[in-house]
Amino acid sequence: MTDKKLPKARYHHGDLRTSLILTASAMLKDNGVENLSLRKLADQVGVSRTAPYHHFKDKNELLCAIAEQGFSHWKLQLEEIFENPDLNEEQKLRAFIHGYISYAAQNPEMYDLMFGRTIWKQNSATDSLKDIAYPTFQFQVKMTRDWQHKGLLPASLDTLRLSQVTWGTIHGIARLLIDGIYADASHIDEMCETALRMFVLNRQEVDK
Amino acid sequence: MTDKKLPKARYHHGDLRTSLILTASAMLKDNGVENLSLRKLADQVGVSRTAPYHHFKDKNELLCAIAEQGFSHWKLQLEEIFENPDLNEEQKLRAFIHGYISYAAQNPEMYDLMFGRTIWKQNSATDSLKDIAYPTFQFQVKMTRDWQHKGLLPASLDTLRLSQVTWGTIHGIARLLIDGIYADASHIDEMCETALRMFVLNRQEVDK
DNA sequence: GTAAGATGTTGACGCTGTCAAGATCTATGA
DNA sequence: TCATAGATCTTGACAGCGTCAACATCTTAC
Repeated sequence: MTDKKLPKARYHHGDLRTSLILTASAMLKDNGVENLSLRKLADQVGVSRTAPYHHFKDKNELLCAIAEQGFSHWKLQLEEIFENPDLNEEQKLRAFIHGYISYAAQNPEMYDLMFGRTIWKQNSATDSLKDIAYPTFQFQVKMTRDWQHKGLLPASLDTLRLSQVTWGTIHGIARLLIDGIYADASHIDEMCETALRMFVLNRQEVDK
Repeated sequence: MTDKKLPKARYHHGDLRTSLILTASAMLKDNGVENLSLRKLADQVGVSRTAPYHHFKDKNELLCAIAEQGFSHWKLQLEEIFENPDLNEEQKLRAFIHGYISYAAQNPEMYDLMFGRTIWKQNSATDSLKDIAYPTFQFQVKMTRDWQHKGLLPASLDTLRLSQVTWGTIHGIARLLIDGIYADASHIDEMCETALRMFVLNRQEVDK
């Protein structure tokens, strides 16, 4: 009598774009980007396989839209640390390192999408994604400068280079973890603390 | 009269396995792992599309075999640095960092295959690959211990954690470069030097 | 109320990895 | 020497993929 699925009652979905992003994010988290296909996604949402093409030019645009969501969430988490009045500068740096790597460890597929080669390698990021990602990258430089001025990081080193190296460090640790090269996540705390020591111990010597 | 291709004269290829690895390595270097298909590879080598399956269980095994080649080459390059009698310890550390990141920058696709999630994430590395990769990983730990004993790296930090962090640092910088997040390779020298400073400056303070 | 545009549908194409079944060559041992 | 087992290579087939073209349906604006 009726259709097999109730939601199919309407010809138009209503808010397909949002549904696609949300469902795709969930599928990404569960099965990884290599198991995320537009056809399975459309099926899961309950539309035909080409319906998504009226909302995203191609698969890449969908992935960029998912990454955008990731950056929004990410940004909130960063700001929470830096606006916490109960933390001194060293505690903030520690919280940042720990928060960064924990986010990656808890959302490995999203982290890979946000900071991995799938999107960035061939310069395939959409303008919309760049608009939110680039400021995030630059925020890292700003933080580094702040910490240099406050004496936590060595002021003698070039800010841009230092921020590339410190970011490289936590990015590299995150990647070793989520790519399965160091599968053991139980060492995260110790690794974060070791990284912090390496960053901060320079201070007195360099700035004396 | 004759076949369109001379090499097709023989039914058996002769050394197909080696040919596949070599040709696949070249295709990988040129077009990246995402454009490397078994069918194009077989076509290039001049065999039918399923011929490779008599030498590799599946595509993953082929990729692992390519990565093995990469590790062999890699290992030679490392040993060259450490057996150079003209370098003192700090120069060796500098040469190691620079050599590591230069290798990645010059062989981005191979580096990604060797140290990326394609192979390692789902634990899909073959035993044969693990046999050559794991010692390479452990070699990094050994070097770190050496440099700690020689006073170049802080002896107060746990060797394993420190080696994870230092490797994470250069791995992270390499990834930022080859994934196109920092596309500008002209800063490699400065970034390496900044990383070195961060590693080494701790020395006097920690070991005094 | 009709026309335009947004949104959804089915059909089709070429690409992919991989399995099954059969063809051909090589090597082993009676 | 010669059959035969095993290694190697072939074509045929299948399901899954991203994407384009053509058509259907609903919504919105004049």
